Amino acid sequence: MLKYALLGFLNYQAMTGYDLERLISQSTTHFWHATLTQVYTVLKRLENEGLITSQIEPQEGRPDRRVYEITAVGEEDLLGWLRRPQTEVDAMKAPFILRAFFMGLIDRDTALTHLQLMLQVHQFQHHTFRRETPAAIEAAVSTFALERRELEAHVFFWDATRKLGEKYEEMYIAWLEETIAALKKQNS
Amino acid sequence: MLKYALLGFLNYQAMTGYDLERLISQSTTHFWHATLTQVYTVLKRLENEGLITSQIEPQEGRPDRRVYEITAVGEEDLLGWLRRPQTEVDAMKAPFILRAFFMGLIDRDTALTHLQLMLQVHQFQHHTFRRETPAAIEAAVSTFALERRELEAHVFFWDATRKLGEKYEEMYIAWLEETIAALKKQNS
DNA sequence: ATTATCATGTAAAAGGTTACATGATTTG
DNA sequence: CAAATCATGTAACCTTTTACATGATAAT
Repeated sequence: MLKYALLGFLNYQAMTGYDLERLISQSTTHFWHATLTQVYTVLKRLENEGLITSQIEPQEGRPDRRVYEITAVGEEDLLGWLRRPQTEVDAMKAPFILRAFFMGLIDRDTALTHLQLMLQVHQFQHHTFRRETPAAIEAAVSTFALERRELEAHVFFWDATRKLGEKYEEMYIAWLEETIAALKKQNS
Repeated sequence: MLKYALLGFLNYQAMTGYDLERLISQSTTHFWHATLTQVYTVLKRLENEGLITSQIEPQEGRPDRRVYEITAVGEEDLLGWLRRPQTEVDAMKAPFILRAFFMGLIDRDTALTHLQLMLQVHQFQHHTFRRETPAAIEAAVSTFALERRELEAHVFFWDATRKLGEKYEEMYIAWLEETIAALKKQNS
């Protein structure tokens, strides 16, 4: 699946694994993330499958850059994926909620501390989405050579997905606050 | 990580892999899911590690039941996990949002159709959380032998996590509706 | 008659994480 | 002077998914 994140970005512009990881961590990380290691291994696989090609750009004083470019086959694959309708809900894996589900097992004060810590973490995350992500996306993406018409359509969806991250954090924070309040009130 | 879902449920009561899968699909599926295959393999691993033990209950006309029970070591592991504070946000993997991020690449009408389909799917999901999950949890859990005091604490968190699922769906639906409306208005 | 439920698993492949290895340049 | 950034990757391991295999009973 990381496959399509990589093809998607390479479709805008040729770049290295290092560049791709940075882009991902600045733009899609709240709904799709990847480590550098994984980016490098998947890129290699995609090249073997003929969806991308690479060229080495020699550098001095640091490792040569391996710049990847999407092929016609890769572009078709990407478009096919985007056109295919999806009928299933995305399956979630949220370790903290799993913990919360079983928190009746531990004492109330420890549970409260866990919830309050998570509240802080999500407040920070929310701040990031509001204040930093928009600028980060704009900066990262300003180098892409897109026509004005195309750009408009892309910006619409980049911004829409960023907004979802923001709304998600707001919902999560509200839930944590309510749950903390309710837990404090709970019996003796 | 499925490990802890299994230990958590086995801590309430001894049961089979089949039972566990059903319980998971009825209660934790919106933040943690698993296939039957995975449940069986992880149970086997946990038994090798000494966190659970199993006994075979012979049956006629259908395969014998292998009933798993948590050990003292398993319980300590579970409690240790629950007591450990978590400082990272849960990492998300939401394929549909990844698609949405790149939807500027395909024509507007196809994108609209995708969003509208996902809206239907999430409306159904929301309905499930509101109408079916509470009863399903109660039914599944009514067989657990818990003291009234304990039960209260557990019910609090079961219900809290279910509410998060409900809130999540409401947020997601609102986002889809806004995004659909905005996309319809967009340019020509 | 067909589908769903109960009940177990194995084997192979795919996807993802963690630890290791290297090293110059730039910024604070 | 220390930390971050740029830039590549391999090896081992862990986790998860998909496909396969079996078969009786109960419900529609």
